[in-house]
Amino acid sequence: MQIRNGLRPMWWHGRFRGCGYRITAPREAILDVLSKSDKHLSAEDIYIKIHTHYPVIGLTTIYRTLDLLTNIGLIFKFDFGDGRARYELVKGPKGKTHHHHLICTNCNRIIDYTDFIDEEIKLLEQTEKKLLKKYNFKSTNKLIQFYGLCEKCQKMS
Amino acid sequence: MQIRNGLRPMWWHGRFRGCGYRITAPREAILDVLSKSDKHLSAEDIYIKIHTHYPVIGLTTIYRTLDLLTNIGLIFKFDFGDGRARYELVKGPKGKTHHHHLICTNCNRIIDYTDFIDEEIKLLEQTEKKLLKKYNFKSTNKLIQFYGLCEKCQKMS
DNA sequence: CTCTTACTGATAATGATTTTCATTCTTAAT
DNA sequence: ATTAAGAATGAAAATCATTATCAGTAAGAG
Repeated sequence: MQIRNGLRPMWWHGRFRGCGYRITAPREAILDVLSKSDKHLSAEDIYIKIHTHYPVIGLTTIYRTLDLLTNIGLIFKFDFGDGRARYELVKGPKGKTHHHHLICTNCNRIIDYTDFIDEEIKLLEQTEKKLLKKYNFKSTNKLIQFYGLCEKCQKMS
Repeated sequence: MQIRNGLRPMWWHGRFRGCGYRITAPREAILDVLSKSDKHLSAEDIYIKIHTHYPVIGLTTIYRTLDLLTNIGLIFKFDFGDGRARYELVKGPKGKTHHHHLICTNCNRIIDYTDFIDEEIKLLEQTEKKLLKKYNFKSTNKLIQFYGLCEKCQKMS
């Protein structure tokens, strides 16, 4: 696997340079994995995926990079209650953005859903404005999650 | 401090017995702290509060009990991103229930808000129904959080 | 091409949460 | 009230995700 590819600047390169961050092989690899994989990857998930082709990379770097990407706002960090953080690209170049999560509290399965989301977003944006007015809280990001039992786990109990 | 008070059955005793759980001094103490304190207590917070009057209790028991209470549905478990779980009574006997959280990603301050919440709840309940239909996902609990910068931290940056 | 210093990886450290296990206590049955 | 069964407890050890350290490496400005 060819990790670096200086000839093909990626969509996020500009963003990186703008912040004074360097573009490195590990960072490319991590963003590559995130953009190709489905989602909800933990640090270790990413480590394993990369390690196969690129054994040099250390877990430390994964964590550092994920932290960096979260701060820049390129990825979201989620907690689904299984004791490890999970990460997800905010969006591809033009990609679809918002989805919310259904979390099965029994088997820990995560279901993404984007249905019915438009009204939700509309409402949330209204709320955001009101929050800014009342609390002077400048929201940059919002989270909605439903906890409960997925189909399988309902049958079992 | 008198921990046990067999003469005064608490509102949750029935719930406990119904599930086959025993009513013990540590459990009373923990629920007492949770119901009296403001909110967002971590396991250690609770440990310290109780330990003053009741030095026998161990952190292990706190964790075990919080886990139990979460499973029963008496308390909520939150992750605000500071590396420790925080807990909060779902409601007092008649207490007000729902509020959502504003989380400052800089100083980690948590602001509760209950304003504008009625419309949100209405919408969420609609969504819940739809989720049940489409995914057969039986939601028992929902979470809304806004991440961003609080007043103070906006000024500093 | 060179120099500055941001980035990296190995290792050790941290710190919240869990597990283990022998002992204690609650409670249903007597 | 007494007792027996096993649920609950606490101390200590174990886990395990994440973070800090530090010396070596490499990105990229000039």
